[in-house]
Formats: sequence, structure tokens, C-alpha cells
Amino acid sequence: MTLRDRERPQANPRAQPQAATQRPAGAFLGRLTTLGDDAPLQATPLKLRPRQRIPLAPAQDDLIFALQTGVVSARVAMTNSAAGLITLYFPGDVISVGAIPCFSERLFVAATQADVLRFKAKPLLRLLTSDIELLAAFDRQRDRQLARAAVHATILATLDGPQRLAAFLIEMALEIGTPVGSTIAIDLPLSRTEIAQYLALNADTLSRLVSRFKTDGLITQKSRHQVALKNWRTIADMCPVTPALVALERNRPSPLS
Amino acid sequence: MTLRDRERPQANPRAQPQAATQRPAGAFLGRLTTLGDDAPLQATPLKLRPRQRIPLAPAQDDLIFALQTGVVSARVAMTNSAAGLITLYFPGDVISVGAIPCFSERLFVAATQADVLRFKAKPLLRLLTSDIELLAAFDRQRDRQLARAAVHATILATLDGPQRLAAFLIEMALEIGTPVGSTIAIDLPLSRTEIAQYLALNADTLSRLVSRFKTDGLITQKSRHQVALKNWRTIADMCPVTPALVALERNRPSPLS
DNA sequence: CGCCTCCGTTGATGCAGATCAACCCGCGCC
DNA sequence: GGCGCGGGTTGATCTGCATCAACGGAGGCG
Repeated sequence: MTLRDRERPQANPRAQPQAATQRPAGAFLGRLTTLGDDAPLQATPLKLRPRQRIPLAPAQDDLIFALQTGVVSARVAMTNSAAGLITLYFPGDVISVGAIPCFSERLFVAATQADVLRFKAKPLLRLLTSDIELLAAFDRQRDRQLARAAVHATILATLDGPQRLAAFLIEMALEIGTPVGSTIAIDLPLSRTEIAQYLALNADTLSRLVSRFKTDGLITQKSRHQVALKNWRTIADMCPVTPALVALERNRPSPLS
Repeated sequence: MTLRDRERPQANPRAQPQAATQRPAGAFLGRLTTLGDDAPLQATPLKLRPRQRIPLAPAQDDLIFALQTGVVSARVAMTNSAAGLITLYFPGDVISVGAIPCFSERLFVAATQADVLRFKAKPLLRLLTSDIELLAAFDRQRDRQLARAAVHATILATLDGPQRLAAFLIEMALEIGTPVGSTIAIDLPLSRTEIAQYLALNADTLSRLVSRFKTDGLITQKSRHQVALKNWRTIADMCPVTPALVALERNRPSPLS
């Protein structure tokens, strides 16, 4: 599929992502917003609808976004072949345009309703020089995102299909899951096809895996985008990267114990 | 194989990585070192032999290294299964301990002789607050490494075996290759097994691919670690991520045109 | 209402690459 | 020299996943 813009409003956006929007932001963003407006920050708030692109002038590398609520995906299209869904951003994450490699096309698409703050790099850096604690928080946030990228690469490099799906469910549960009784409810911000791209699996194969998880009683599905993990322990055990994902979550406030 | 330390000196270290050691460092490191010793930086220079680990106290997250010469690899070991070679660092790169996810074990191993500078995070950040240009260079460097991680994830996610090998050769050529006549000579800093881990391929499969590249006249091999790309154009064309890799290289001085 | 398009599911089939095994080679060591 | 060992190569076989094709269900829209 081509990555053309589909910014037109959809008549019925998918179910509201309560979890994602109510989530407390990360340490950097929290500290940044408590500074108030006395700082000459020139941040522009943007509200994105699901599937809406973040507007970007071509070759504009000096923009930095901070994600307040929702989920955003970074995608690239290569000249010849299939597109890829490279990275997912969650509340508190920093979206640096320069951190996405320049294939023929690169773009950021909101997966759910999302609120982002747009900065120009220069004023933001100037602000960081004035507050070493803020700079430290910014630095930790970048470390965290680099580490997440490394975990994702490890998932793609070493895990087979079922393990990848388990890793995805765990990652989503940690980032945007809400405990409901003994289960964890997740509002999936991605379509099947997008999940398949993110996991480097075929959409058909992913469908089979989800079906198998359902028949095995690991998950249940209320609607297309609403799944619940019935058996956290089993899912966590079948995926070798669980400890790393949990450790990443330690660095910030989390809804899960 | 277990990731036990093999720090003892090897009787015959592999061929000298001339390319890597003569390489000009990146913009951040260049700017940093021109500051001279008037800054209270407390940088500790380390010299690493091939296969030597960077000494790390457990759970020490507040260290940052800057790679001056040579190549360093980041590895993780998972509880159950195989180890992984997550990231490669080249001259000018910043090695932040917090940017590697915490599996059961995480360690940095010099692939060649290497010179690194060790910083504690706090003083380095303090220095960054004093010089916005230095901070900007540091930030660009982090973007670059995030982008490289994204490209690597794309390689693993979307390319087949031959394309991955081509991508690896291109990446190495851009980072540490030296033009020799119409060819590009590369001193591979990794063993076959390590390359296979990096590319998420089986060592056997990789061996077959290298043989095929040789019989196809794409590369020649002087010794185990010395290869030469005979036909840059063909190799570049067979790999869809070449433009992204080249674009990454634009951001810093490169030995290739 | 009927049509269309997008998304997801399921079955049948083929292939790229993993796995297993044997072997070679270089090298350090006894 | 003989031996052991780690790393690399090559062949035979197996399998997990991609591919292809057909179908169904859910909206959207005239």
C-alpha cells in the first residue's frame, strides 16, 4: 500500500483510547510543562485525529515533538518495496525528526487521537542549557527510547512468530494497558496490518497467531481493537525479552504494579 | 555460546584496523576535544584491545563513553537462549550505558583496538549546559544513532539474506572502508559468527551468502577479515536501504565521496 | 437497499533459511 | 609431533512463515 496521506476525517473514529489519553506523561515532559509559560519556549500544541499525519515540510530536520497523549507511529517507505512501521511513540516520548532515517518518504502518523507539542530545536536546546535537571531528564528519555529501539531490534532478530506477538502484547500492556480484575485490557492503537508491519510478520500469519492465542485462552477479544490478556504469566514466560521490557518501564510511572 | 569475559590478551590480534583508527572523529567528539583541558571534564581515556570488555560495575547507568578510534559492539544475553549483537559503535559515536536494555547481562566489547573516553553523566551534562553548540552537536549525534538503529531494524524487518549482507557491506564501507583503486577495502571488525548475529542470520547461511558474493564477483577476500568490494554499484542497487545509509553518512566527514 | 472497498480470516502450497552433521583448517599447547 | 579446540565451510534435510487465492463481514455512500 502506498503511504499517501489519509488526513480526511473519518466518520467514525475507532474506540476512544482512554488508557493512552489518561496516562501520566514521562518525567521529561512533566518537568517541562511545570515550567509554565515564563520560559520563552514557543511550543505549538497540536491535536491529531487518528490516521492524521504530523505536517512536515520536506527536509525539515530541526523540529522536535513531545507526545502528551495518544500513540504516534513513524513510518518509512522505500523506493521499490513495502513500507515499514519503524517506531511507536507513547505519552512522554520525544519525537525527533532527525532520528528517523531518510528513505524516499518519512512520516509520522497518529495511531489514535494524540496531543503533541511542537518545538523548534534551537529554542528547546537553549532552554535545556538553562536547567541541568531538565537536560538530564531529556537525556534519560533519549536513552530510554534508544533502549526501546534496541529491544525491538532484538525481538525482530531473535524471536519467532508467537514470541513476537507475546512481546507486542506485553509492550502494549506496559505502555497503555489498564488492569481490569485479573486481566489487562488493551485498546490496540494499530490495525492488524500495522501490527504485522511492526512485528515484521505477514498479516495472514499474524491473524493465525491471534486466533491461536484466543483458542489457547491467552487473550479474549471484545471488538477489533479491544483485547484483554487473560493470562499475563503465561504470555510473559513465553517471551524472552519480557524482563527488558519491564525494566524499561521502571524508569517512569506505570499503571501496572 | 556464553558471554563470559575473554579479556586475556590474544597472542596474535587480528590485522590492524587502519581505516578505523585513522578516521576523523565525529562533529561532537571533535568539538569536545578542541575544548582542551581547561574544562573540568574528568574524562578518563581507555585503551581497549580486541575482545576486551569495557569494565562496568553492575547496574551502573550513569556512564557515558565517547568512541575515538576503533569499533565497539554492544551485546546482550537473554536468560534462556542465544545472545545477540545489538549495536555497533564507530568513531565519533556516543556509548550511553542507559541506552542498552537490561537483559540478564549487557556488555560492551571492543571489536578492534579502540580508544574511548569515559565520562560520568553529571559533569558531562554540566559541560553541555555551558556550550549550546556542543549540546546541539551531542543532540545531532544521538539523533544519528537513533536513526542508525531504525535503519538496522528496517534491515532486519524487511530484507532477505542477500540484501542484508549487501546492507552490512555498505554500512561497513561507509563507516570504515578505504577506497583502493576502483574497489573499497574493508577490514571487518567482526567474526563471521558475530556478523551473523548482527544480521539475524544463521552463521551457516551467512557463509553461503559470502561464498555466493565471491563467485558472483561482487567481493574478493584477501584474508579472513579483509574483504574488498569490487562492484559498489551492484551491491548498492541490490539493497533498498542504501539511500538511507548514505544519507546518514552525510552528517559527518566520510572517507568516501 | 445494493454496491463497493477495506480489513480480516482461512486453506493450500512453495521456498528461504534454520538445523544437523561432517569436515577442514589454523593455531596454541602439552 | 600429536592433540584439542574454535571458527569456518559445505551438503542434506526440515520447517516456519510467506505467498496466493478465495471468502466473509463491516461500514460508507449513492
